[in-house]
Amino acid sequence: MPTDSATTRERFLDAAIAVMRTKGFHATTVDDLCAAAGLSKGAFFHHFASKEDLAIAAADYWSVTTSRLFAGAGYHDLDDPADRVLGYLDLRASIIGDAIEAYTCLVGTMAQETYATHPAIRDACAASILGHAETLEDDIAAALRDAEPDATGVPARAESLARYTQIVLQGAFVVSKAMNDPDVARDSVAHLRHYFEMVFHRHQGT
Amino acid sequence: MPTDSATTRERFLDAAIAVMRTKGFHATTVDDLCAAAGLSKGAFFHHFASKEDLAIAAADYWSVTTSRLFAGAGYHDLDDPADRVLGYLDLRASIIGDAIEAYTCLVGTMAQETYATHPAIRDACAASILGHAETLEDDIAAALRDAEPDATGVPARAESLARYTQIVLQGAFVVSKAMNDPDVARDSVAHLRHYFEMVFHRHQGT
DNA sequence: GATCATATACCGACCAGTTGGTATCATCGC
DNA sequence: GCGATGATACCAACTGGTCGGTATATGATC
Repeated sequence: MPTDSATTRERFLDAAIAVMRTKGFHATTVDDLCAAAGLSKGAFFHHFASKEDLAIAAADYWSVTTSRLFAGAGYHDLDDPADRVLGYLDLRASIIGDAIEAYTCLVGTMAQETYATHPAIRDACAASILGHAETLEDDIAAALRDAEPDATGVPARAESLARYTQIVLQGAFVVSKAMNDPDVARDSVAHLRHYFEMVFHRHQGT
Repeated sequence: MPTDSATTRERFLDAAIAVMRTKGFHATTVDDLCAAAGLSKGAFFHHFASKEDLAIAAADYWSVTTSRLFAGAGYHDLDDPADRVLGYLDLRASIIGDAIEAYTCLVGTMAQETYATHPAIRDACAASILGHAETLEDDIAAALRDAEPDATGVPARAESLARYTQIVLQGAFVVSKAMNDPDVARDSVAHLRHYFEMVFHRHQGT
């Protein structure tokens, strides 16, 4: 959300999120970004050493803006850690609207197309995804301990489950882009929620 | 796997799978494909009207080669449909080796970067993914009926679960590319297998 | 007036696609 | 059988436009 008070640098970063989230890194030109930001190429290269440099900055900026969104969400106030995890998933599902470019993930898109050609971008994307996954780990671990008081290896499983949430979301984005259909993404979050319910012993079977 | 008996067209398609699977559609140049195929640009444009046309053909070719791989797999011979579904997942897990570009998915990669810019490629990718998902539906539906003889809406759930398998795999590819680590992909298939075990009532809880 | 921020004009490299041509091979009249 | 004909397969060189990045000019701020 660009605002009038945004710095020039932020205007470029907002533009990068808007355009690259839709078209990807390679299909987005620097001129595209300048047009979206309403600024010139000179300004662009004044603030960023290269297009790759911008992509790395955009991945970091993405982490900042998304973590602000989730940090302020209401599910953190719930008492039961399992409810907090399920609340996170419900929020993720509710974010999925009709416009694909409004709910998909910048860094997942960029990681996929740059992993072999631009390792520095890939690393920034990985840091963003893993950083977000980490914010779920404590609640997942606590919920696992509640469900299975004498379970072993809870921290490792919490980490694995936290990453799995991100994997399902990333996959949902890929397939809903391919099918041009948000329903398949919502559906996959429902499956993931069902999985967590069972892992947390909220359900038996069905 | 290019062979000496491959046609020129197939040599380009094999090259596309090898190069585009790694670098993606936009970062792959026609010259890259010609070099990989050991053929000239004239030959390329003799067989394909455009780079986009090649990508569509490559998506179809991908469907053909992968369906051959899975159609010949041993799990189809198992008696229990749930075992066949789990056998499919075990095969998927076993395919995941150390070389990322050897187990990730061409059409998932291409769908993500072309969905907004090249709808025709996106559609070919969607058809490939959905076609593969469909091959799982009958076994999933049969396993659901075995697990819950009076369940309703089994065909819809089977379709949804079949798509979910592909979503998890696509997400696993994205995140394992970002982290440059195949383990996270194997781990996610294990979660998916666990989910199916529970849905099929093979496990209760843990 | 010096520094920082932004704009405009420009450059060299690259890239999708074209062109004009050659090699190969099947078909067919003789 | 055999050369002429035409179609297909392929190649090397080229083109027109695009893109990342640079050079330089202009305005703002202190």
